[in-house]
Amino acid sequence: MIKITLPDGSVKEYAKGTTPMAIAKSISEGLARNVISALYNDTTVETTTPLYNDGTLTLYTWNDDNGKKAFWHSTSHVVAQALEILYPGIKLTIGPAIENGFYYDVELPEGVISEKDFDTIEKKALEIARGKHDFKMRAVSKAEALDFYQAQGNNYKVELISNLDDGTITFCDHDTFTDLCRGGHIPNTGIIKAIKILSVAGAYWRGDEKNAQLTRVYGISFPKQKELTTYLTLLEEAKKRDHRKLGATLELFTFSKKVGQGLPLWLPKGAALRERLEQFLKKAQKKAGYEMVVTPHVGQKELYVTSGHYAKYGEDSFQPIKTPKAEEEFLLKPMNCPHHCEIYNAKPFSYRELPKRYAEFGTVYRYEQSGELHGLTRVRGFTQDDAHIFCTPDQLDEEFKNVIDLSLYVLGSLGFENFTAQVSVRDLSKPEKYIGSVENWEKAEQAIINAAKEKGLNFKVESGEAAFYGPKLDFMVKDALGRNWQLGTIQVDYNLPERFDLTYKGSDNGLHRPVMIHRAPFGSLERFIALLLEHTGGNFPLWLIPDQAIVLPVSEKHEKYAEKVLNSLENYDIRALVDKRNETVGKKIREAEMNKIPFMLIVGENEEERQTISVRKHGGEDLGSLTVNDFASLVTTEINSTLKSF
RNA sequence: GCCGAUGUAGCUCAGCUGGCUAGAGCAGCUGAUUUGUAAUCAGCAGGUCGUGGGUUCGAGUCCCUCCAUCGGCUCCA
Repeated sequence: MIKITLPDGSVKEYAKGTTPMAIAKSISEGLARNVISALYNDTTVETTTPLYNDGTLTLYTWNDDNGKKAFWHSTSHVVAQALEILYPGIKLTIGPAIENGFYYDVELPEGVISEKDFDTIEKKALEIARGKHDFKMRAVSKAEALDFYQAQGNNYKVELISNLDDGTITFCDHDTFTDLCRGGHIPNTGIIKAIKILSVAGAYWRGDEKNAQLTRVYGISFPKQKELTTYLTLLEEAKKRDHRKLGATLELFTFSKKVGQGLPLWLPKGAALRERLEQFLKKAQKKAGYEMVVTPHVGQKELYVTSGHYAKYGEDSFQPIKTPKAEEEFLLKPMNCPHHCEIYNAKPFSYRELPKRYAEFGTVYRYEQSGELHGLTRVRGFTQDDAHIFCTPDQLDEEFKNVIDLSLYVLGSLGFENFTAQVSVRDLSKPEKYIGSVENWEKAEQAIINAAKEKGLNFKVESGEAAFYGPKLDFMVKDALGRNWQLGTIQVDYNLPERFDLTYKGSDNGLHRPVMIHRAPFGSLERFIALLLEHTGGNFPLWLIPDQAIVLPVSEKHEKYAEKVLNSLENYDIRALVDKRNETVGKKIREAEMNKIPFMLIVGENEEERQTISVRKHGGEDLGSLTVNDFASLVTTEINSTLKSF
C-alpha cells in the first residue's frame, strides 16, 4: 500500500500501482469524469500513470490552470497529427501549451500555411479528436528515439533527443501518431470538442535568430463548443480596447508616415492628458525629495562612449549627427542617465548631501527594429518619467524601497491592480553580456530581492532579463490581449558611477563612489497611456480624462443658458464643453456616450427655469436635476476617492 | 531585421473568376427642422483604389519592387 496526501491534507491508502484516475474515482464519480491531469510530488503525470510511492497528489480538471495546460498540450499533439496528414513531409519540432492555447513549430516541406488553410486543419484535427484515442506514454531508449526520428529525417527532434539523457526519454502515442514528449496529457482525444487555429507566424528554431525560421501554428481548444464561442467573443471585445483604435477615436494621438515610423504625434487632448499625468507625478516626486532637471535632446558621441552605451547599441541606433565642424558628432539621446551623471559631476558632494534625486521628463530616441514597433507601446521617440538617485551604499536599501512605494502609489492611483513584479537578474551562463564586476552585480541583485521581499511584493525572478549594466525590478502589466508590457522600472547601477568617475566626500574625509538608481514609475508616458487606455477602455479616471462633462442644450433656445453653465463649470475647474450643434438631444447623447464623456448635462426649459442641470452619467445612469454647485461637489468627491496624495 | 497577412473617401466596409464615368453607411458641407436621455429629414461634396513598375486591347482585381500597418519571432539601454 502507498500513502497519498491530497490537497485538503487528508491521507488515504491505495494499492501500489494505483492511478490518479482510480484515486479520483475513489473520491467521487463526478471528479473521475472531469479529472484530466494530475500533479504527483511536483511532477505532472497522466491520469493513467501508476503510482508506486507515498506522495502528494493534486487532481486537475479543466477549471485548473494546469488542467488547461494539459488539455492544450494534448491538443497540440492532435493538431500535429492533422498537420502531418495534410502536409506530408512536414517536420515537427516542439508544441507546448501557452497561457491561452498552444502552438506547434513545424518546418514545411514546401509552401506556407495561411489563414485559408485553418479551416481544413481544424476539421482534420477535430475528426481525429472524435476518435477518442487514448494518450499513452512509453519509455524509449535514446538509440530507439534517435532511430525513429533519423528515419524521418527530422533533424530537429534528433537535436532535442541528443541533449537528453538515456533512460529519461518518453514518447507519447495516440491513434497512429507518436511524438517525443515529457508527458502531461489528458486521458483521451475525445474530451477535445472545439479546436480553433488562431494564427501562423515565423519563429526561429530554439529562439535564435541565426537558426532556421519555422512556421509556428497557434491554436486553442475547449471541452465545449460554447466555450470557444465565448472565447472568440472575448477576443473581439478585447480588440475594441486596442489603444491604437481608442487613441484615434478619442483624438489623443496619431502617427504620420511623413514624420516617420514609431514617432507619435500628440493631439491636443492627448497632450493635455500627458500634462496632467506629469503634474500628478511631479507633485508626488516633490514630496519624495526629487529635484527637477532639464537636459538637451542630444549629447556628444563621446558621452555615450564613456557610458558604454555606444559600444553596446551604437550600430543599432539613430546614427550620429554631423556638424559643420569635421569630426564632431552628436547622438540623439537614447537615455537620460549620462546627462544626469554629468549634472552630478557639476559640483562636489559631501555624504551629508546625499541622496541626490534628479528627475526629468526626458524624451529619448531609440531606433527600434521596424518589425518591433507597436502603437504607443513600442516607439522610436518617447518620454521617460526618468530620475536618477545618487546615494551612498548604506542608503541604497532605503532608497530602493522608497522608489517601490512611489511606483506602487502611481500604479494604484491609476487603477492598475493586476500587475506583476519581476526581478530581472543576470544569465549566469552568459557573463559576456554584462559589464561591471561580479561583486557589484551580486550586491545589486541582493539589494533588489531584499527590497522586494521587505515591501511584500509578489515577485518572480527572471534570469537573463537584466540590463547589461545592472539588475532591475520591473512592474509588468498586461494589455487587452494579455500581452505583458513593462511599465515602471527600478534599476541599481554600480557601473555608470564608475565610468563617469562620480564621487562624494565621506565622513572619513576620503572620496567614495555613490550608487545610482535609475527609476521610472510610468516607464514611459507613451506606453503607460497605451496600457491605461486598454485597461480602462478609454474611460479614464475622472481627474485624468480629457473632457469631464458636456453640456447638451435641448434646443437653440437654451444655448445661452448652456454657456452660462459652462462658465460656472470652468469656475469649478471642471473640464467641460457645450454641444451647440443643430442636432437632437438623442444624437448628442449618443455621441457623448461614444466619446466616453463621464457626465452629460442636459439643459432645457425646466433646467433654465430652476437654474439646474440634468445629469446623465456615462453608461446611462440618471442622477436627476442638480445645481452646478452640487454637481461640482459630486465631481470633487469622485476625484478625491480615486486620487489620494502620496 | 525575419515569417505570414493586410492596404479602396476622414472612419467602417462592398466591389464575383480583369470589362462602361469605383459603390454604401457614418463623419463633413448646405438647407429644412427647434428637438428631453444612444442616430430628424433632404440635397451636395469627397477616392490618380498605399507607391513604383510589369502583363494585357483593357488592371481596384493578375505578377514584381518598395512603403506602411496587423499577428508572431528576434530585440528592447
